[in-house]
Amino acid sequence: MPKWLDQLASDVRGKVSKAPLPDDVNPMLATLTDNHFSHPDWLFERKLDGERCLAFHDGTSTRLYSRKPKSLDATYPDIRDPLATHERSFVVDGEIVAFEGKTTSFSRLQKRMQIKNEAEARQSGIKVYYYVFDLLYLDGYDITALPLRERKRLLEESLRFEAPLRYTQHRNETGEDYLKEACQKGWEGLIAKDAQAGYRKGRSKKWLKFKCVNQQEMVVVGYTDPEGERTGFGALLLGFYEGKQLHYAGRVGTGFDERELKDLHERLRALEQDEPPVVDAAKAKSKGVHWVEPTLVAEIGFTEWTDDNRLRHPRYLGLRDDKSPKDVIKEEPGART
DNA sequence: TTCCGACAGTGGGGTCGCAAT
DNA sequence: ATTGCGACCCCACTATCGGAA
Repeated sequence: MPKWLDQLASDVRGKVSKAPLPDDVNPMLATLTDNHFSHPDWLFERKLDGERCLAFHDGTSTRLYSRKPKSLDATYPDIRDPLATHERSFVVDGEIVAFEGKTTSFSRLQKRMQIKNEAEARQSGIKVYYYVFDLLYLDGYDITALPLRERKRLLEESLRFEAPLRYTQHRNETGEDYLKEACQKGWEGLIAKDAQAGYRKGRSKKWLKFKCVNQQEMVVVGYTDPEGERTGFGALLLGFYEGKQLHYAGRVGTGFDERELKDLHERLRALEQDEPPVVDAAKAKSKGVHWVEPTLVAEIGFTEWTDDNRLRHPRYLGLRDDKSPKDVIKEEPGART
């Protein structure tokens, strides 16, 4: 019996069972919530903007998998190497990230993500880090039923966190204060985790996403045709003013219920015009696009502006009748909680 | 009976590779 | 040479249905 198992408190030792190294990939996923809280039984980790990765190590060789699951061995050999030097068997869960300065950059990671050749990956010049946040299996034992605190303690003790491997630190209890700090630092948000809970496959409420929200008004400059069973329209085309010029800012296609799809579509149809109201209409693909007179203002939630001046992860929150389109400009966050 | 979790379907930005234009 | 499209990454959200509470 391994030493760590012998040292486990008697009330949790029964939750550990001998098992062969698992090979199924089905990671635990967090649920998004606006209900931010602090609680002594919860811990809070930085939410990293990268690619999810599970690593399976049998004591000799290591396999990396994405969430899908697809093998990531050829993409991140520089992550696999340091894991493969360990003598113990384990399964860990974490996030692979790339940095742009001090903050993680998903767009930078994407260039690395596409590489499917080891040699090419190694000389890509895009340095990546593996932030490990959970341990599911150790030395021949399935430990997914152990409380998270125990799993994280064992994780920190059991792996050598050097070079691109990093242990994901957490803060206890104070979720709200930590989120405030996180947003000021320009992080994407936090993951709140029930410290007593076991590791479960799939979406769970034992893990919650606290995101730093961005939202602002955008001018509605057009809409697209619906597809499939969709009623009304597909997405709204959005814009903002820079001086007297209206610029295209991408689309939003979610957040509407059936009624809003129908009502908004009727209003938009009445505003339709041939000429695009934006100066950079070429950025919007023309297929199925209808331009409208820019008189409506919508409140949009999103995570960040992309390099191409579009909204990332946009969702429609409602119309703003109190705001004049001319006052809609690109607001640089200032992320709020 | 009501509520919740899982799933399907529709929508977004971005990257890359490859086929059609 | 340019454009379009699918496959993966990251997602948000609505509607529905069956089982848990």
